[in-house]
Amino acid sequence: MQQERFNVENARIQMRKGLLEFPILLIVAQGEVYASDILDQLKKTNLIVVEGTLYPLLNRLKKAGLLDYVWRESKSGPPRKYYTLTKEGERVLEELISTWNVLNSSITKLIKTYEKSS
Amino acid sequence: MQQERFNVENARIQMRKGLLEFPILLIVAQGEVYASDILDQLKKTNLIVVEGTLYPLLNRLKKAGLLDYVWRESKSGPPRKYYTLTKEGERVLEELISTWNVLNSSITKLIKTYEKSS
DNA sequence: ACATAGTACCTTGCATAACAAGGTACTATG
DNA sequence: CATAGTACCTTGTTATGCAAGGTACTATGT
Repeated sequence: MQQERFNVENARIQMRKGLLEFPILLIVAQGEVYASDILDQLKKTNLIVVEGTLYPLLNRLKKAGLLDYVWRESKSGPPRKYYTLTKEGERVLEELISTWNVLNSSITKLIKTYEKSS
Repeated sequence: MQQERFNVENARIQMRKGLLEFPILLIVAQGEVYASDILDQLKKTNLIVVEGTLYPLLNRLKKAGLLDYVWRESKSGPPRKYYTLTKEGERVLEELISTWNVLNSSITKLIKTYEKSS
């Protein structure tokens, strides 16, 4: 199981495509969370995601070295994987934030132009 | 060539996935444009798109009844398809704008939380 | 002791869509 | 009439979100 270096340009493509990794990284950045925590928070963000999407994605991010996890026992069920952001994950997240800021301000500008014209 | 009703919920999924139809609709909303105009504007928006992506997408949006076009001759080359937004396109665009606003404010909130904590 | 319900993680197969690469056709220019 | 520039389109590949289904652990009721 080798670890390829995370490709930021590819992540920009992913942001266009998926826009999912970004908020997930932001959520994990808040502290130790496991899958259900992430699902709950994404739901609030209007980004409804299902398990079949989230688990493979978390595994990808782990494999890419952006996330790490520890097993912790639960009082009410099987053990959970608690995820945290790695140094590399923080570095990538910073870049994604600045990509988002550019994208956001461009789109906001387009929206304002549209609203003025109508 | 039948025209299915455009599915807004599906468009929300697309926004997560692609985030491309949305700015394209915004650009077309500004007035008659053809493919190269759209490519130029998207480039400024940091959403670089290639022809192989754009043409099929414009055809999809046309088929879905969000866009319409007229052929116009050019002074320097073959004729061009100039696209405009249909009534239905405007209706959908309004919905996408409000979806965007919710998404944007949620993500902005996540970013602020992240920046406070570091 | 055992069945049931609830929770947590994961996998398989399908559909969609962005992309790379290549193709057709029109116009202007030397 | 060949070349360059422009414009639209198609094919094949790849990535990924999703639906559906699966395994396994814990607690609860009988």
